[in-house]
Amino acid sequence: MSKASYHHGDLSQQARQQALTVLREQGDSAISLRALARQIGVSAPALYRHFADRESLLAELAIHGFQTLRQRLLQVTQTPPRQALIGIGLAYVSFAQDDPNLYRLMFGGRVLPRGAHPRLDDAGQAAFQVLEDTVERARRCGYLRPLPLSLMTATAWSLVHGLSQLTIDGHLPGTDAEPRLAEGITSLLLEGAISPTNNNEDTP
Amino acid sequence: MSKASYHHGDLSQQARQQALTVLREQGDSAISLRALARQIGVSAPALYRHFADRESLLAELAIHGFQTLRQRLLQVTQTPPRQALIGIGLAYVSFAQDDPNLYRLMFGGRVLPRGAHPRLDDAGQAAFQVLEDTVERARRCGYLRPLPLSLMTATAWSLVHGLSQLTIDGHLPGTDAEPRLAEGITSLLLEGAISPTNNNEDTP
DNA sequence: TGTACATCAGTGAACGCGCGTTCACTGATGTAC
DNA sequence: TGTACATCAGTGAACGCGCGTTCACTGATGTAC
Repeated sequence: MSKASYHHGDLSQQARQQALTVLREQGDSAISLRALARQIGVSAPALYRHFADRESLLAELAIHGFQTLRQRLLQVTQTPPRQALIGIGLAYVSFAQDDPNLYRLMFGGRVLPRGAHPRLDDAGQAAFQVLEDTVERARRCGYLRPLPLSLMTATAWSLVHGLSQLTIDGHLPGTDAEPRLAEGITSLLLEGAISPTNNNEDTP
Repeated sequence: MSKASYHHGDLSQQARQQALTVLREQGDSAISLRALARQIGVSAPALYRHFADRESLLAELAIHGFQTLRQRLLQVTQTPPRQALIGIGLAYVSFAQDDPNLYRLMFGGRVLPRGAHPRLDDAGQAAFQVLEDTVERARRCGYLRPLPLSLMTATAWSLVHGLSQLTIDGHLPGTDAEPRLAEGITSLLLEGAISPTNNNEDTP
């Protein structure tokens, strides 16, 4: 607690915080334990008291990201089916847009491969579960067509994940430039793309 | 041409090839000019005759990737609207699954930021254009609902891109495990997720 | 309450590594006359 | 056809850098009696 104490007292938490700041500003590849220690004012080996290695620290950031995402999704799903489905889509995309580098770390694939960090896998699963629960609820009450749950969930997730990635990478306009895009896309999925006058078979 | 010549004669091409191999096997972060030169049997500075810097080489790989993707998309779009739309989705996803690390490089965002390599931006745009043209054709002939073209294209792209990313990162089963997932998802978008008996308003 | 001791959380120095890039250079190739 | 010369495409050495991680250590803290 005392400022100049030999024991830092809060190093673990402060390292996480500093890493998150660097992540946000410069991306995960800019996170180095040596630089982190320097910025905090501590020797580099000190960090190894708290993190097994660099990747474990990254994993913790990602875990925290999934927990935050889960909370934000939960907040918008206590509404009727259509609102819940659109709301969860919007919340998901805005999470990604608010914190693009964190989102990339969470879903980057290369940096934190599946299976290497069980707690990370669990956290991702828990966030995904909110989406699945919401879809299932809408389907049970007859709002959605009676298709396999896994198919509907995979579709919804693909859509919001794709939109998130494309907007944060600048391939599609973000919410600043096109505030209604995310909602339009979600609605389109719900209502279908095919013209109602022509929804049976191909013209050969 | 002679094998032991001082001038290599084909260094540029061989470097690209070797870089692509490393990319496929280990991802873009494993590509280093020094290692590449070593593997080819040439001094590292020699590569600077052919590439301005490391990032330019990566950009060339990504450009080639977009050109290949474009060709593959073009091959499946000369069919009736519904087949073309589903076909382009499947082709897109299978491209990503065939070459995940190349796909990640193309859409990674961090490594090759938009705007830094005009030829790369053009190549990406050209691939995207195939998708847009296909959607527009389907819409013009009345197969799709009369919604804004940009909305429909963004939706289609988000869906296939999201599915690609999620499968290559192991969050959703790939085509091996679930061969019909991509097709099911694409169909779902076309036909809509809402139950036809309940497609008007929310139950409050 | 005091003290011996175990444990915890730091330190500085070092290992070993590989990288991107620049420099001055040299051998090979192509071209003009 | 021969030759002088410009240009091209390589070379080896070096610069400067930062990284992850381990080691033997020391100062601070907590605990049992």
